[in-house]
Amino acid sequence: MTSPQTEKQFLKTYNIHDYDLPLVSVDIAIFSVIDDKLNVLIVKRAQHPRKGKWALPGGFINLSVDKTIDDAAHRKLAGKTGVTNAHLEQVVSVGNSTRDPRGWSVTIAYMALVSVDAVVLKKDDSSEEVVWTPVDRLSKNHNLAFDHSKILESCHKRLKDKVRYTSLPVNLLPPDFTLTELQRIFEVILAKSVEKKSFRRRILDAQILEETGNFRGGSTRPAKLYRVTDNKTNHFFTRNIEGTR
Amino acid sequence: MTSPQTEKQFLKTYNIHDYDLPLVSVDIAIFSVIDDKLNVLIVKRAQHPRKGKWALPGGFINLSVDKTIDDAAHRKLAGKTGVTNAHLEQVVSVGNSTRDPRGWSVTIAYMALVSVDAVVLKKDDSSEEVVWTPVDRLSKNHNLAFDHSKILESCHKRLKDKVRYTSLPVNLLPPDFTLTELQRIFEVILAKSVEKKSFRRRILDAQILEETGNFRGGSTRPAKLYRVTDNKTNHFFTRNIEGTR
DNA sequence: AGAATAGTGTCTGTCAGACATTATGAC
DNA sequence: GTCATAATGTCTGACAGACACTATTCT
Repeated sequence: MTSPQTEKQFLKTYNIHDYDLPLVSVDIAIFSVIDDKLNVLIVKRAQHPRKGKWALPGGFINLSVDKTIDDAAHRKLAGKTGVTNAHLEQVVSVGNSTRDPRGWSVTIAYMALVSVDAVVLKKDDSSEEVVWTPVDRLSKNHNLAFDHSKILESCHKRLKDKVRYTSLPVNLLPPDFTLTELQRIFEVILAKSVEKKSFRRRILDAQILEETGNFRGGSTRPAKLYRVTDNKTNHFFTRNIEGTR
Repeated sequence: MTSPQTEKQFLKTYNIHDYDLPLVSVDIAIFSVIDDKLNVLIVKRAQHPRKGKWALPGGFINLSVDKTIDDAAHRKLAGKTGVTNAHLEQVVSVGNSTRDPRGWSVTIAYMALVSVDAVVLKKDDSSEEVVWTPVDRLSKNHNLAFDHSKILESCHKRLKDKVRYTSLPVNLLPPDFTLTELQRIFEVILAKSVEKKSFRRRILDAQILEETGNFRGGSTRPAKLYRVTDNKTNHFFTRNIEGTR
């Protein structure tokens, strides 16, 4: 048949299964700071392939459940942590013929920033264990299944880049926090110490925080508690923070 | 059968076609500056769906030809422009159930920066026309097929962001260029004028250019020609350029 | 009072913006 | 010489780093 076809006719005869398609999954590096260390959530795979190996949480897009790839990422995040409103950001997509033994595969990698005490770890039938692990024990070595060490590295790099010119790390803290706690988060990600006065000036001048009116008391001078002003969770500075040493 | 399975056995019985998979494509916003305007390459679709409509160049990953998604993007770029070594950068992936009438579909969007005189426009059986169009005539309106206006907007935003803190726009020029020409490129993307002295100081201090020794002569004082020092095509500045007005 | 942490005052250095000035070509 | 564009000199302002200082709590 060579007569022109309408789009409707075209779609009627079009069959997805006539073509070879890659597998498509979503993987997430879920970051939190625990005991002054950047941690990432990893799961022990309960299913083939790479059964028994550690990997980033993730899995295939479920075409009947997920309306969008962001939905899929949120579903995976909530499935492992119970967290539904974390900062979730697409980082990179990786696709090639060799990364998954099941065939040509594409994964869309996300990073999530959560406060550790907002998380309730949950296993499911895809993962027999779910644990926080310090990133510095994983990044470089090839400890994770598939290419997840590489993917983690990309996400870690994105986070390290953004800490220098955004206020994004506020998402790693609970709603109320002190400036010292916030500074500590920045120092942990930067892996450098930060000068106190410059840090406070930078954050306070950006007008992204407001005082809660409460204080965190220790055995020393109590510190003012702050919270993020509505929708100011990702301020971009015009100059990088570099830190000292 | 409930006895434990090896990975090999698992893979033997695993069949991709047992699962519903999204369509996966690559789309590219190929940018160049022509007549002091930021242009993007668009194609008139020769095939259904959206036949006859304008769209970004792109198409499905070919599992037997492309080893990686970057390969696929390079293939599409070369197919329309003949350019094989341009700056090509992954921007964002978009996937949902509604963007393509053929079904649940994911596209990995790239942007490419090319010098217009390195390009030889080529049609093929997927596109009956291939043309440069000023971005400001497309961005906001919904002129492009599928969600390509949105995707173009994401790529345009990435470019506008990067012009403020990187030297990336050098990729929009031919190998040899004057500082005034480079400044013009920055101004076009920023949509702002840039102060000459600051611009030169910024670029020259970054040590990303070297003098060719030649000059571009007009009817006025000839300008020094520069080229990019090897592998210095994407310098990151610690402070943003903002421009005036 | 002393220890410890919170928070400020203020100087310096770097780099972008502003704008005046000089340099070099064609005519 | 004039005109046009290339290139520089130099002042200002914004903001990060350094570091000494003060403030507030507990014991």
